[in-house]
Amino acid sequence: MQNKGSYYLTTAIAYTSGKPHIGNNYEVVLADSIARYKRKEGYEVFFQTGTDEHGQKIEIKAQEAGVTPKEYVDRVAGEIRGLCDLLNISYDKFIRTTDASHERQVQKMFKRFYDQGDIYKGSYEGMYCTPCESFWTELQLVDGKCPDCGREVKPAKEEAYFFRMSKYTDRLIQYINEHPEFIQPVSRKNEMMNNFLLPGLQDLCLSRTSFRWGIPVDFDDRHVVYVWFDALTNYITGIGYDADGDSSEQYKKLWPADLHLVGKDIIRFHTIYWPIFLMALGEPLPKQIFGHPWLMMNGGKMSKSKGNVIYADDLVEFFGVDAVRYYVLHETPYENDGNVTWELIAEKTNADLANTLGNLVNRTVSMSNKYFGGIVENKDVRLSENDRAIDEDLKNTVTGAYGQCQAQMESLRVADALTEIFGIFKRCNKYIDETEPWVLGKEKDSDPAKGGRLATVLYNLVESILIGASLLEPFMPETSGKIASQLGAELREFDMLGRFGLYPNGNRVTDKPEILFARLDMKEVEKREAEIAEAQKAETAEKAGGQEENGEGQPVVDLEAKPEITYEDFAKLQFQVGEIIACEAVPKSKKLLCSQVKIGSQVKQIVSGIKAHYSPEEMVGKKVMVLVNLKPAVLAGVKSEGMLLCAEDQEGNLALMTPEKAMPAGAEIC
RNA sequence: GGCGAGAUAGCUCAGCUGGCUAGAGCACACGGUUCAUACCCGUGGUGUCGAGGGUUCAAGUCCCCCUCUCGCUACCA
Repeated sequence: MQNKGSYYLTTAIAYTSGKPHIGNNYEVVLADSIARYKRKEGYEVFFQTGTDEHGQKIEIKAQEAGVTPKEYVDRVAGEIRGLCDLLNISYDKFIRTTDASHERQVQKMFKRFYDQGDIYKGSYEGMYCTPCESFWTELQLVDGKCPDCGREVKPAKEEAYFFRMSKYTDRLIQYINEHPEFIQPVSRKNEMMNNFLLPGLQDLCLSRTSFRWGIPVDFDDRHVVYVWFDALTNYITGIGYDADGDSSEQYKKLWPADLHLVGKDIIRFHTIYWPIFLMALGEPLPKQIFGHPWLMMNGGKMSKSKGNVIYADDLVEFFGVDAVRYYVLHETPYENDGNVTWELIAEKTNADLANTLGNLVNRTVSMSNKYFGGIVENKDVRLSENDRAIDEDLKNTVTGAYGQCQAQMESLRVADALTEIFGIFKRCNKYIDETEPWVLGKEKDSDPAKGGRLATVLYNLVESILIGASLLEPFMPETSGKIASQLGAELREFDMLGRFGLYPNGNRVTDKPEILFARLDMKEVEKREAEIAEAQKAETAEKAGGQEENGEGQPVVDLEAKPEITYEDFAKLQFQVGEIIACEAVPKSKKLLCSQVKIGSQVKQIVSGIKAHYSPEEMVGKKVMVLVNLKPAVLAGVKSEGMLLCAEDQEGNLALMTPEKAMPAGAEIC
C-alpha cells in the first residue's frame, strides 16, 4: 500500500479507580479496529491509549486498600493494560498521567496559562460576604458587591485557579460552525452549542487544595491541577509536546490528532474545554471527536453484589478474544447504545462465527482434502452459461466488498463494515449450494470436465475466503491469521483485494482443519455465567464481611471535601422532624414534588426534587428530617419553605432520612 | 421548562432530497441438501410504518398537533 501519511488516534484514558468492565473496554476495541484498518490502508498510524491516575477518589481508594496512591494506580493501571493486551489492542503508546514527562508538561502548561493571563487565582466557593455569611460566584455579584446586601465581598480562603473560558468561546463557536465534521455524531454538536456555548461558558476551576494526589502547581504547591486538565493534555504530552516550544519531531508529525474516540458522556470535555486549552496554547484543534454510544449491560443496571458485571477477561476466557471483539464491534451500531449479555454474545457467535464463517472455512478445507488431497487448483475449464454467471456473481461480491467496507469505515460505521465483510462469507455458502461440489465429486473421475469444474469451484472458494479474511483482519486479527494459515497462504494487502485469482495455483491447504469457533451450548453459557455471578457475589460478601472495608459491590461515595466548620456554624441549622400530611407533583416540572409538612403546630410547604424516587402517595404519612430555617425560595413557580433531607448514592438514588424510632412532628434533630 | 433524538415485523434495527405490491439480520415454521461445526441454501409476515389532522396525483418519508421513550440542560434549598 502506498504511504498515505500519518494518522493519530486516541481513546479516552481509563480512570484507575478500579477494574474496568466490558462497557469500558469496548472503546479500545473500537479504536483498535480503526487503527488496524488505517494501517492496512497505508497510513502511518499512531494509536495512543492509557490511564488517568490522579484525583481524590483514587487517594481515598488507596487509603482504604492500605497502600500509597502510587502503589494503587500501579496495580490498576497494570490490570487495565493487561486487559488491553488480552483484547489484542495494538496501541503504540500506553500513557499514564503519572509519567514524569506528562506531569512536567502539565505543570509547564499551567504556568504558561497563568503567565499569559488565561488562568487567574480566584475562589472555589466564590466571593464571601461576611455579614451575610454567603458565598457568591463572580457572575452572581452585582457591581462586584453582594447581591443580597450590597456590601463588599472578599475572596474566601478556599482559593483556586480558574480558566477564563469566556475569552475563547466565540472562537470555538465559529470553529465548530465552520467544521461540521468536528463533532460526531452531529446530534451531539447541537447539544453542546445549545446547552453550553450559546448560553455562555462559566470559567472552569483548574485546581484543588482539598486533596494531595494530583500534579502540584509548581509555583503554588498547595494546589494540585484539576484532573480533567491533567487528563486531556495526555493527547499531546504523549507524543512529545513541549510547552516551551521544544516539541518533538513526532509531535510535529502527528498533531493535530485525526480522531479522538470518547464515550458520549465526556464529549463535553473534549469538544469544549480541550479545544479551548489548545487555543490557549496556540495549537491546532483535533480534526474529529467521535462520541460513541455505550455498551449497556442488562439494560444498564449492574452491580457486583448482584453478580451481573461483565468483565472482558471472563468473556475472553469463555468465548475467545475475537468472538468478544466481533460482538462489541457489531452490536453497537452508531448512534444508539448497544446491549451485552452472555446469551447475546453466544447467539451472535453461533450464528455468525460458528455457522457462517467457521463452518464455511471448515467445509471448504475439508472438501479440498477429500477431493484433491488438499491441492487447490484453478483448472479453467469451459463453463456453461449458468456456471459462468454464478462465478461472475461470486467474484463481483468478493472483489466489491473492500469498496463497500471502505465507505462504511470512512464514516466510522464499523458495525456496517463488518456486515459488508460477512456478505462475502454468506455469498460463499450460497456458492457452494449453487455449484453442489458433492455432486461434481461423485463424477469427477469418470468425467474430467466435472473434475475440472470441481477444482475451480474450490479454488474460487479458497480465494474468496482469503480475500474475506484479509479484510477481516483489522477486526479479528487472530481469526484472520488462523484462516490464512489453514488455507496455506498469507493475508493480502488492501490494495490487492479488488483482484480475484491471486491464490497460488496448486497450493495446498491444511490437512488438519481446526474448528475456528465451536458452536456453543446455551446451557453451558448459562452455567458459566452463573458461576461467575456466584464468584462475584462471594467476593462482595467477603469484602463486606471485613469491618470497615468497602467492597466494590457496596461502592463508597467520595465527595470533594468542604471547608471545616465550627460548632457555631452547625448550630445555625435548625433540623426538625416533619410529618408529610399532603403531597402532589409540581406541574411543569419533571423532578419536583410539593409537600405540606407538619412541623410542631405549623405547616410548611416544601418542594423537593424527588419525584423520580417517591410518588406523592407514598410520601404522605412519612416522618422526615427537615431543614426548617432555610431561606424560602421559589422553584418552578412554587414557594418552598425548607428542605427535606435525603441520602444520595452514586447513581443519584435518593432515600429520605427518617427517625429510627417513632418521633412526633416537630421533634428537634440535634 | 429549554434544546435534541427517537417511536417501522416477536426481537434489534435500515429506509437519502416524498413515487410502483414497506425492507435486512436474528428467532420461529416448512421445504431442499449432505461437503461441513445438526451446517448450508430456499420459502414464509394480514406489520393500522406511535395517535389524529393537513399539503400532494402520490407520505414512514413534508407541515401541524398530541402521546410516550431517551439524551443533554435548568430547577432539583
